[in-house]
Amino acid sequence: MVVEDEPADRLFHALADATRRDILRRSVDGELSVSRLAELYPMSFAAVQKHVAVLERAGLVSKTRQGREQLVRTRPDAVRRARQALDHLESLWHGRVDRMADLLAEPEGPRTREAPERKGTDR
Amino acid sequence: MVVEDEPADRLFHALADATRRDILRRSVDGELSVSRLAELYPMSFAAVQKHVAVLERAGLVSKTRQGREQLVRTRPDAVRRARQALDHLESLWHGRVDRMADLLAEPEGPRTREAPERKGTDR
DNA sequence: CTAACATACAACCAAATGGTTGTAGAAGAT
DNA sequence: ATCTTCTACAACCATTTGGTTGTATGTTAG
Repeated sequence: MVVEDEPADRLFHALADATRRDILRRSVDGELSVSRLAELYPMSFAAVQKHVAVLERAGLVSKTRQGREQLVRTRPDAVRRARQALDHLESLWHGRVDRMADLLAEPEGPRTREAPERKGTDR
Repeated sequence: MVVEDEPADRLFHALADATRRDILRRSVDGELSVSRLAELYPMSFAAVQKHVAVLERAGLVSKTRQGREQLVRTRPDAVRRARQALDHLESLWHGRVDRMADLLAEPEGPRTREAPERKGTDR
């Protein structure tokens, strides 16, 4: 990947795994520790730990120490952020997006070198 | 990954790349061919072709032949599907989800072996 | 103190990803 | 017919990902 540190990349990547989405759902109440979560899936503790780490780097969950356990809690705002990225995409059809707001919304577009030498028949 | 053929996996994975999200935005009107898109990014035609293929397998775009060109068009419904997956997640905080509707919404949860021998001190 | 539990993290591995180049086939333009 | 354009796809390569095991460290229970 060219850029890949973009927050949106991490966000959607974190969501692109069934186990991680399941962790998100189960951690809404913030009651479960990493070990408790790990008991729920057919993989090692370390694997689940990594999944939680991916979710954490994406800002989708936070961990809080509670004694020797680390409680995982899904962060509502992050999910909302992801949804808004999609909202923005969807809004393009409804045509209500002026180009200015569009550019401000997500300053992405990896080095979009704005259509160089179009020497050809131009359409 | 344990399962990975799940549509949601492909959906979010397809969205987890800045180039692909940009393609989605630019293809809302379905005017651009793969070659025209390829001119916009600092990578080979084949690379862009692969990105479009990923988007297509995720159901996010469709291609229609127009002469020798293949026009790419973003599919509104797919984006809406992704958004709804997030909506569902978000709704968990608002507490308005009974467990039944929850299970119907996404029959995922990869082999969730429902908390096996909890022999320990049980909290 | 010692034992058991929860976490953190390194090292390793197979498979997937994102990129490349090269070859080949279809469709238009000349 | 020939040339050019657009697309499709295979082969290859470096890096990342998702999993493993092993080791170390901190925290609670006896």
